[in-house]
Amino acid sequence: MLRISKMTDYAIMVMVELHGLRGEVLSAHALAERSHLELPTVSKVLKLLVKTDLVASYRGPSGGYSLERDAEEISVAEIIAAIEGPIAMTECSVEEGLCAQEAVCGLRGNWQRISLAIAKAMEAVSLAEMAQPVKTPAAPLHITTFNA
Amino acid sequence: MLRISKMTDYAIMVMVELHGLRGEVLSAHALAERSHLELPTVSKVLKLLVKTDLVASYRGPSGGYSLERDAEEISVAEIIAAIEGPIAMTECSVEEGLCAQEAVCGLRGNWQRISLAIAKAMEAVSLAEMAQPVKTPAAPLHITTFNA
DNA sequence: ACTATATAGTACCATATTAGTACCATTTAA
DNA sequence: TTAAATGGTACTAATATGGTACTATATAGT
Repeated sequence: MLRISKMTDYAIMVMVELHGLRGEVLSAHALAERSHLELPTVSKVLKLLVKTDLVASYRGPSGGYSLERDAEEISVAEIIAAIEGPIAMTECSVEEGLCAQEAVCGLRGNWQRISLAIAKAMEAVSLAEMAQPVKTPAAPLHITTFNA
Repeated sequence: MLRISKMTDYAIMVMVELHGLRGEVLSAHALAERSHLELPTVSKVLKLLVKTDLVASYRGPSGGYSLERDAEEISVAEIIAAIEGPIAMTECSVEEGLCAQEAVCGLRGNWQRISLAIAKAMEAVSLAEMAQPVKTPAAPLHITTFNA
C-alpha cells in the first residue's frame, strides 16, 4: 500500500499543530491534547524531530517545543526522513550492498530513479502547504516520470 | 522509509523475467530459478498476479505463466496494486471513514493529493521500462507537485 | 538552595504485519 | 491413467511497529 508509518503520520499532525503558533512554545502535554494523540506517542515523535533539527526544545517548567524553522522552509520529505529514514522504495535504492540479490537483479537503477522522484515530490511540499486544509476530491497533482 | 513490500519487489522481478520471452509460457519452477527466488514465494506472487489479470496461467503439464498483456501496457503501479492494494500514503487517502482521527485531522485532502501524484508517477512507468537496466546514478526523474 | 515541571534517553513489551511454508484440490497433456 | 502443473487455503515464524515505562537531566520560580 506504500504507506508512511503511523509515527510519521503523527509527526506531521504534531508539526501542523506547532505551526499556527509560530514561535510559541507548547509542551508535549498540550500538543498531545491539541492533536488528539497519546502523550507518550507524541513525546517519542517530538524527540525524533528534535534530533533531526526540525523542532527546538526547551527544558524546565514552561518548557516545551516550537518549530526550528518557518513552516514554509520545512518539507514533508524532511519530516518523513526524520521518523523513518531515507525515502527509498527498496533496500537497494538506499545504497549499494544492502540487498543479497543485487548481483543478479538489474532493477536497482530504476528503483533509485523512482525513489528519487518521489523524494523530490515530497520535498516540494512544505509544512505550511500541508497545514492548509484541502477539500476532497482535490485537484490532482501532476507528476512527470522517466523524462530525464 | 516508504518501502514497497518484499513481495511486491519479488513480483516485479518475476514480471521482468516473464518479459523478454513474450508469449512463452514458463513454469513457476523455471521462474523461481531464473529470478533466484524460492519456489513457494514465486508461486504465491504469481497467484496474486493471475487474480489481478496481469499474468495468464495454464494448468497441466507444460503449463505455466505468461504476461497477459505487452510489457509496455503494464505499469509498475498495477503490479504494486496487485500485491499490496491501492497506492495510498495513509489510511485516509484510500477512502473516507478508515481513520478514527478523521474528524479532528485536516490532512486527508493533502494526503490524497500526494498519494494520487505518486500513483500517477508509477502508472507512467511501464514494465518494459523497468526491465531496461539503468546505470546508477541514473538521470533523476522530474516530479511536479501541488501545481493543480 | 529547593522544588516542581518539563524534556532526554534508553530499554522494554505487546501486537500486527509480513514472509515464507505446507497441503490438498483441480486441471490437462501425453 | 498418470504425472505435471496451477489454485486455494491455512498455518507458522520472523520482523517491524506501535506504544509504554523508567530514570536522568535541565530550568523557572519561590
